Amino acid sequence: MNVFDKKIAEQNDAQTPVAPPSRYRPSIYAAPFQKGGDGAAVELLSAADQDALMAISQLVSVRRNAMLYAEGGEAKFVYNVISGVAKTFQLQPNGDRHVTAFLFPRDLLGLSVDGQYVATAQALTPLLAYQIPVKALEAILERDPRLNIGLLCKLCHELRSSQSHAITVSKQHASARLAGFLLWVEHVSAQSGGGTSEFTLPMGRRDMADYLGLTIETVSRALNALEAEGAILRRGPRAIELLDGGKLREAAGLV
Amino acid sequence: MNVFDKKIAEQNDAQTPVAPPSRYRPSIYAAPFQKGGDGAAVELLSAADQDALMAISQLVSVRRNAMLYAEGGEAKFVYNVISGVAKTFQLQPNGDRHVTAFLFPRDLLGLSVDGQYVATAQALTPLLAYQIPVKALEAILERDPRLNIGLLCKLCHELRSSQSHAITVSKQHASARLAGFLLWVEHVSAQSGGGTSEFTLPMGRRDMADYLGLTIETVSRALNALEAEGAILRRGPRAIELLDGGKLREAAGLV
DNA sequence: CGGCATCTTGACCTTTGTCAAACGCGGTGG
DNA sequence: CCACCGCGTTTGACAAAGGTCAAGATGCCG
Repeated sequence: MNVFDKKIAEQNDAQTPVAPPSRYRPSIYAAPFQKGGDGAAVELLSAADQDALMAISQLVSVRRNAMLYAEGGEAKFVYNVISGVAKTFQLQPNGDRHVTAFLFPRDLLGLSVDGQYVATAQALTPLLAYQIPVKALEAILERDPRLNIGLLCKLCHELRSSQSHAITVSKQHASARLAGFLLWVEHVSAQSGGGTSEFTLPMGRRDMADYLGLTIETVSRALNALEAEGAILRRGPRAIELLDGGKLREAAGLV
Repeated sequence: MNVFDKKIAEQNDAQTPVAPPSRYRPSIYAAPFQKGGDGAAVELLSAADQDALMAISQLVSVRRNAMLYAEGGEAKFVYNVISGVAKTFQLQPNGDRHVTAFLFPRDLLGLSVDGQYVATAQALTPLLAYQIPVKALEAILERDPRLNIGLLCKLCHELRSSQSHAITVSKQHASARLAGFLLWVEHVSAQSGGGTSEFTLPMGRRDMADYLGLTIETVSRALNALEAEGAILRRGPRAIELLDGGKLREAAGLV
């Protein structure tokens, strides 16, 4: 596929409805506020919430590299990822590209300010997601406090991750950032499928670098370092085997 | 005041109820999701919301340097800042201290995971805040969708700031981080009082450094650089005059 | 006025960014 | 089936930014 074809693929048929809405159900995972759990993430949508959301939403299939929405566009939908991985990024005035988040199954994306998306969202793998019209969602929220609280939890969860990401990215050395990142990807990959200690990075070096605030060269060198320490093994550019989780956690500064 | 007395001050009488609850009302500012505004922050609490919150809350006065709550403590309250400035920070396993946020009037703090505070909150100036019992708040949220949506907006707002902070802190140079930070402090200071282009940093170099992911030496040098460019003028360690907002925005990479 | 904490300055060194080139893999076309 | 091509990744040499360590200046508060 040449560059021209690729551009086309990103623009046309970005999202195709999938029938039947079938066995997939909306799902949002996050750690709740309340005491009791062990801080672990749990499903925040009740069966009723899921039904309500399914009633107003459409399950869409998104091709790899296709855009879900663009920064500045009218925010008509929020998305609940069912399978696959997406990224959101922003272009800075100086031309830098910042990857603000990677979205895995049970994540929510599409938050807006003033009716406009604040970032561009693109699928990193073939993606299945519920496309939820904001208007209809607002109508539900107006009269369903429980769903509201679920969303509040999710947002708090995101907020905390975002803050801890800011921390990671601000003070840690390159290999510490990488180590933390790999642990995270391994974790979320594991809970949506994979069972072994080998996992696949759904994104390329560029995206990792733009997410971690590094250059692709530094990402590469940091991977070297982690491999030299025996923490990981590279089976391919995107195939990572986790050899020693302890060493990785240590490298990540989690002691 | 010696170190010992200071410790005492941080632990005893951290918060003293203020009577009468008087003229101050709870207030939360953030940019809403919906189209229509210009993306500017607005008051999210209706008069009814404010009344409901006042009915269950207590206005407390917190001394400079006193703690509002400690990381890991039982999260009984959330706080709505009325006047003054607070910071939240976390201690990392390696001993680093990360300032996760500075809280200004109309901000909310005290979010928890699993019933525990995730950071320590400390007043940087004498502080007035509504202390809202989480239990009672949850009861209100259960039956008040509008207040829920207000909180959702606030959290989204925080989330966006947090992400943009992660961006700032990850790729920008030291003086760009400083410039962005100064613009932000100037902005929030201006909307809660001050009228001129001169403002006071409510925090010391250590906190700025721990927030921006720099060392205090670098903060100092970056301030030098900005002053040399004629963007700011230091009237004292904490007194900054904004001479050229354009230059500052340029230095912040906002072109 | 004195003492102490905070802030600034200076010299040096580590880490990461930059620029450039080589490598490896997958896909295409001969 | 194999050579070639293009892209993403890796590697290397160098420069620049910021961290570190140490000392000196400043300002605040008693």
